[in-house]
Amino acid sequence: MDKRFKRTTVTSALPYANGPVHIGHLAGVYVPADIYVRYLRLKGEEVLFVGGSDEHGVPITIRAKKEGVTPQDVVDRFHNLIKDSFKEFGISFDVYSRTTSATHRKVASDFFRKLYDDGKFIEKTSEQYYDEEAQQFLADRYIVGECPRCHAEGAYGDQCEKCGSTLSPEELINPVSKLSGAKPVKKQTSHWYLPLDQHEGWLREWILENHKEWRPNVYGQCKSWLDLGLQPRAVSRDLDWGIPVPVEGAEGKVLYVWFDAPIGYISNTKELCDANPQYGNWEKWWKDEDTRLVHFIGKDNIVFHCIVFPAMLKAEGSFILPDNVPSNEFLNLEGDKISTSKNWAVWLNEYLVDFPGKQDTLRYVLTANAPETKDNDFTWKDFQTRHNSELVAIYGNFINRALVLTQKYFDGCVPALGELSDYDKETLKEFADVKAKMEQLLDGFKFRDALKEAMNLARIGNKYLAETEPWKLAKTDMERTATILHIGLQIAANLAIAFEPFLPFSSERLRSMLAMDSFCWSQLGQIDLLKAGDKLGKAELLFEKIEDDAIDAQITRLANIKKENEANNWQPDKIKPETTFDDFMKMDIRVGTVLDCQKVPKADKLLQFKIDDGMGGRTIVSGIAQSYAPEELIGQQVCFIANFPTRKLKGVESQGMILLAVNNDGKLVVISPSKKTANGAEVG
RNA sequence: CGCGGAGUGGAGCAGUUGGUAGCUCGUUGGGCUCAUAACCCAAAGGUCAUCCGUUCGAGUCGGGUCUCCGCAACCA
Repeated sequence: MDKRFKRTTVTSALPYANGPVHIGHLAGVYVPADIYVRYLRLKGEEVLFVGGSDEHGVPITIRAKKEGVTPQDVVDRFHNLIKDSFKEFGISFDVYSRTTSATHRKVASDFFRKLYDDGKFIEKTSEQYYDEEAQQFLADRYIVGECPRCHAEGAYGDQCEKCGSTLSPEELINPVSKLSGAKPVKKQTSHWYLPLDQHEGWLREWILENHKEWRPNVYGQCKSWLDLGLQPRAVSRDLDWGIPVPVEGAEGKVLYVWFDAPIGYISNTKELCDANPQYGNWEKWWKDEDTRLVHFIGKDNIVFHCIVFPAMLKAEGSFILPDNVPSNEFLNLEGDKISTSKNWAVWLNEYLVDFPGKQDTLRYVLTANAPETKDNDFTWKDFQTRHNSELVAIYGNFINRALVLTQKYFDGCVPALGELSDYDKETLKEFADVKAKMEQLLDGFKFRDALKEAMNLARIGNKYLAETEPWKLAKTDMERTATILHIGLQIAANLAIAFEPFLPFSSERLRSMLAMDSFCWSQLGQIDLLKAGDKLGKAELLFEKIEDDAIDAQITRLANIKKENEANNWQPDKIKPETTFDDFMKMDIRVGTVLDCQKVPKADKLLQFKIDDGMGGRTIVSGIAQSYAPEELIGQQVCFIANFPTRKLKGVESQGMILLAVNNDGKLVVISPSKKTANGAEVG
């Protein structure tokens, strides 16, 4: 793909306006996208950076209902919070709008209508579960019931978490709506589908043949999907929150959120261009073959942006397709997966309060440890170390040394460059190479390595000062000292350019300290950025150390969240429908003692028990291996249902079911009699 | 055996087309003292998860096994 493009349209995944954004979002999408965009701008290229909030979909309506407010209230709140966070972190969007805007409503609606008129959809009627009380159709995830396989309660419409089997809502025994608790009824509904299967041919060629340069994780996931065969995908839903399907007789139906959201990139571009003529006609950013389209996303979005959205664009007919979709893997936090619902995250809005003015530090750490090829871990200890021993000790310290020395010996003015020694020339050559290296890395979306190169420039500077020792020469040879500090300051000026895409705030401060009036990428590697005799600006520390107590506070905070969550987030399940004493009496529950217990081979959750039931013993298999070690239970008494039909689990005959409580941390707890009871005693 | 990604010195990560295993932090020793106890130099530390295979040669290619993560399922 050596095609020369005239301009670049960069999009970053639309955050879902159902909560604030956290470091995972920043590391995965927004920081890399921003680095790329700033780099292109610094090179003087024509680039547009599009972002916005994704504000439709079922989860937002659920949240609104729970809080007793309207969906619009929810998205207004989070849209503004998210937008502010991005602004504070210097994510330099040209436009950050939202999918509830009037422009988007029209663009998405027109887009749908065009595909509809051109016959690009198929219409299908199917029966789906409907909650009459909540008056809406239910997504698979919002239907719970008894698992037809393991008969555990609380299985979801798509999967049973107890036995792990994949289900469809129709299979559930006694399905219940999670929204209202009502029994859902089947109701006919018709929807439009995008027949992805019909797009498979060109998608295969386009991705598998023409885009082998995509990151392995992206390419691999696409290949896997294509090899499995694509299925038609519904583009509409029965819901009252979203963009109405612009077709006669489609009342009560809206565009499915995945269809509506990516069009947001386009509508936000249009909104910007219509209001600001200097950006030109919006269509040039989306329909001109000379425009390069790049989507920054997280790995969960690969399929949408590589397969589904391109299929939509192709079906519409007049749009360009993405040239690359750099996707990052996930960032973990202190060893655990970041989770919005578990509050296991570092929220950007909270970080800004706890570490004011340290946006660049987070940008730095998230880039230096970006999950570019695999999931990586964010720890506060690492955050502190990177800040203190890299930003402060290498970069900040070098700047400080150069400025302090200049202040001391030359009264804060750039000294004149004299004759160059061989060592000077060697150093200059070394840092002149940095530009080409960084360009190659940035063009290839290798931001972590590019950042390392920038930092290397500061190392070169420190080494140069250590080797030339201007503080010694100042006693004997002022002319030589002048040359050395001149070079040192030029390196500092270069750092301001090299770091600008990564650390825009510190770069700006550095430029002001050096009194640089202009800067651009092409100057990188040159030594005429500062003129001899120019007066430098006021010197101050570029970064200040982060002390242990600030870090300890964060670690303590997370530890507390972990504890509180387990208790707070948990609620007892709803009471099941009424039953009778007679039904209960049909159960024969007995006490027994565990004689032996071992893991069932090739099963994650199963333990095999040998129970003394006072009647010659029996074998019971129970799915509690994730809560108990086998030896833990030997000798203990348990209660079990004794009159279930036997059942083979992983090839082992199980003669009953051990009674367990499900604790609020998800762990299972065996029910035992409170004092020693005869084996075989009846429970009732 | 649903699909994808990953397992590399104490920690966190790189390793493009197969050719003596790198980076940052940490550790140890030395140097310097302009600098935010910062900087510079040097050293120690790895059977590249494991087994088998292809090859003159494998972290890199192929296959088996084990482990972790993600997707499938509203989360970057």
